[in-house]
Amino acid sequence: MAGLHTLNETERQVEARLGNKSIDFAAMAVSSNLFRAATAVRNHLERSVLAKHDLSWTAFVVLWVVWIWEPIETRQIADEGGFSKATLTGVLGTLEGRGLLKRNKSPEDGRLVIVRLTPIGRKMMDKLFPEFNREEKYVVETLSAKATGEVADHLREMTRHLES
Amino acid sequence: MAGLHTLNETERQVEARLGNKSIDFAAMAVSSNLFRAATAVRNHLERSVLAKHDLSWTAFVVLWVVWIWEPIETRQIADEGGFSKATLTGVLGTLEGRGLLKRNKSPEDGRLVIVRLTPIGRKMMDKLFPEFNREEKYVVETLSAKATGEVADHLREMTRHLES
DNA sequence: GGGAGATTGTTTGGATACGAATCATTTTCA
DNA sequence: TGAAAATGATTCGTATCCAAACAATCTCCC
Repeated sequence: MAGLHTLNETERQVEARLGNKSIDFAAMAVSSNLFRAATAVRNHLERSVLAKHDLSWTAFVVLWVVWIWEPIETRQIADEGGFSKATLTGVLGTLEGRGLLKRNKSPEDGRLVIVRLTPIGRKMMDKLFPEFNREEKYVVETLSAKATGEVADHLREMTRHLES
Repeated sequence: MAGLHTLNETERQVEARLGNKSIDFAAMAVSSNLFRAATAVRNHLERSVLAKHDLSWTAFVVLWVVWIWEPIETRQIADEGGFSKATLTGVLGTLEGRGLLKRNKSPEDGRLVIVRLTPIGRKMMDKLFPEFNREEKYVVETLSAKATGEVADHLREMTRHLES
């Protein structure tokens, strides 16, 4: 990489451009590092774990959410995973085609679709998730336990703030 | 949203699925919140600031990097911004077509392309970045100053760890 | 010198995600 | 009861992004 300047270097450059018109550098640092970190983590997990199971990031998130909360309505999956319903429809089609999960109409409300894993899907997640978690652990291994907890809390708080 | 369960709820469900085979819940919490937060922040900034200037997220990042570090080689832009060379070529074409920046071959090395903002592009960023920063500030407004700094540091450390 | 290998930017082809419009179902309320 | 509003999933068109192949240029070692 090498592309990561420290906050101070970048800050000095921005000041040179703007003459320091009351810029919030701490806020700037969060957003500019957030996206870099997210794609770095995603790429790492895709390459180290997901690729060999032929799963995209979104496909994995869908499986994970269903695995944890099944039976679950599709709108809840989109909500929990943070992507659009349109995206979800496509991914659910793929995963259902591979026999990993199954859609059923809700008996109470014909508009709703209920999703469950198949036994094959469940077996896959039982094996896949521990592998995935091993790499999640690697991702944060250079952070202290305290820092790890704080990061998770603060990120959740930011999401809550923006989406409420 | 409503889709954000607390760590404890999710943790309980995962234990129910796996019988707690030494899962690192703290690491899990980081990665599952990281991507949610990143897309939430990106969506917020796109809608509140970038949309009215007809800029995609990536287009803005490119402009921002060039604005700060110009003159800059394209490989450095991709590196700094965290996206592929292929993506960059397309975005540079669009932005050059809009007259916001300019590409020139390097006199020393004919393979390299040097990028600079045009006066129009520079004027745009002088106006755009303070607007953008105002919303970055909004994004972290529910975090303490200490927390904001820590989040930025930890995220940068994670990226460094994964990309080095 | 000269050619093999490395490096850089671009092109190509394909995958993925989203917003808007559409279709089906349920709920509301006059 | 029944027409209109509301809700949920899907379809369709479009934008974005990437990996791999490619062309141009440079490096370096014989």
